[in-house]
Amino acid sequence: MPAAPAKAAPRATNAAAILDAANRLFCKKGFHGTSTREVAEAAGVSLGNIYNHFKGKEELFAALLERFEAEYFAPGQPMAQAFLDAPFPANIEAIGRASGQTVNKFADYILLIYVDVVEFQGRHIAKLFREMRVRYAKHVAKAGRGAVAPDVDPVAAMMMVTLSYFNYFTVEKLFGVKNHFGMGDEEAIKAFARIFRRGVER
Amino acid sequence: MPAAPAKAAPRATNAAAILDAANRLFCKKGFHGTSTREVAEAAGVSLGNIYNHFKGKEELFAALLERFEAEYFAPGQPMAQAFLDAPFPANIEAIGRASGQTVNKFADYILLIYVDVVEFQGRHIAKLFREMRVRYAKHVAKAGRGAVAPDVDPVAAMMMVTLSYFNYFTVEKLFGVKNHFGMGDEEAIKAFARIFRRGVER
DNA sequence: CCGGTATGAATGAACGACCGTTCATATTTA
DNA sequence: TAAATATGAACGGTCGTTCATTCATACCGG
Repeated sequence: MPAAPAKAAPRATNAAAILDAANRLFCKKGFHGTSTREVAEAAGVSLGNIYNHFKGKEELFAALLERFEAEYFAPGQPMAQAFLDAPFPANIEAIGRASGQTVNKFADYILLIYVDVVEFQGRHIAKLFREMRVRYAKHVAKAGRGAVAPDVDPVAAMMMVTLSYFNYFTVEKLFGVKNHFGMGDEEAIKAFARIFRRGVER
Repeated sequence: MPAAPAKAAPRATNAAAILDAANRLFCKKGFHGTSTREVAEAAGVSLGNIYNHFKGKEELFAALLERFEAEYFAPGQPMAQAFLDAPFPANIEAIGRASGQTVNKFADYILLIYVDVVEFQGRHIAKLFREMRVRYAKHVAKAGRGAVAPDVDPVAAMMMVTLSYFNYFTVEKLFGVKNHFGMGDEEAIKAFARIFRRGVER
């Protein structure tokens, strides 16, 4: 019989159930705050069976991050759509709305990135941030340069806009603070866009 | 004889030494990743003595956050200085530089806030974020309204600017990613300021 | 000044529970 | 039947917390 692809994404349903359970628990209580027994029980699986699918607890965590990373950078995600929606800066509001959708959809991923920063000193995710500018530069190259002022770096500007929206929604969603800017989400998207387009100065 | 401070850092009391050790360890390995025995040893104190000063491990964590919060909001901190430096938006660069200083000075505090979000679901720090806008509104009221465009909310704008700088330096310092915008810190401060003042549009 | 003592800081052994991982074994699958 | 998958008891540690005990100091009436 064909040997199972060892490194590939889990195909056995129990392996996926273990990943899902680890996902929920690591997000709720962190890595060291979650025991393998809890993961097994939440997955409806015996304790020892975890070790048939994953080498150990930390490898389970790493596999979880990899699964999210693959999904995050898969084509068709809202951020990629927004970057191509129109050349920056015409797509600022689209970036804002896509950021909101993305933070909601990938709330667990973002939380796990924080888990990595806190409990593993960012060991698993530092590369992601180091390569951020290159990724944004590719998006800018693809969508073309829009009506950006000549003394503004369009890549840095697009990163700045995106990260601002991202961090706004992260506080709203992950820190559980509603309307921390004193306004609703759509209102905040427009307020940010107004400032990013024409600045705050009179 | 009373415990002589054999370590280099002068300590007022053993309670402070326990707090300092907990600070270092919680930041490095998270709350559940740190044991009370490690804290005791790092503090140069017996295990049981921790419980003479703190009710338990979580209360130790909470006390740590409270100590930082008191220091963070004490008068004379760089952020408060920058807010009064000149009416917004004339002080944008000052806010940027103060943010850099603050993230460096309070790196541990910010990390502990992430620890709280990850391991306690933000239980200890959510209030801080809920009250953010009120604090910024007070700063704006105190420094007066500068040359802000009439359709821009100066409080939201100042929050936006400050959080952008804060998050920039957080990635640089806490995530350990150097120059993730592809430029140095002072350059980034100026690039942000350029955009916040007059926008990205041509 | 005295001896007595109340008080809190300090200690580390001990406790029961839980930790991640392994393993002998059983069951399912192809 | 061979391999993959599943089980849960068992192992050696470590966990947070408690506790009996010691020690240093402050306060007392005399």
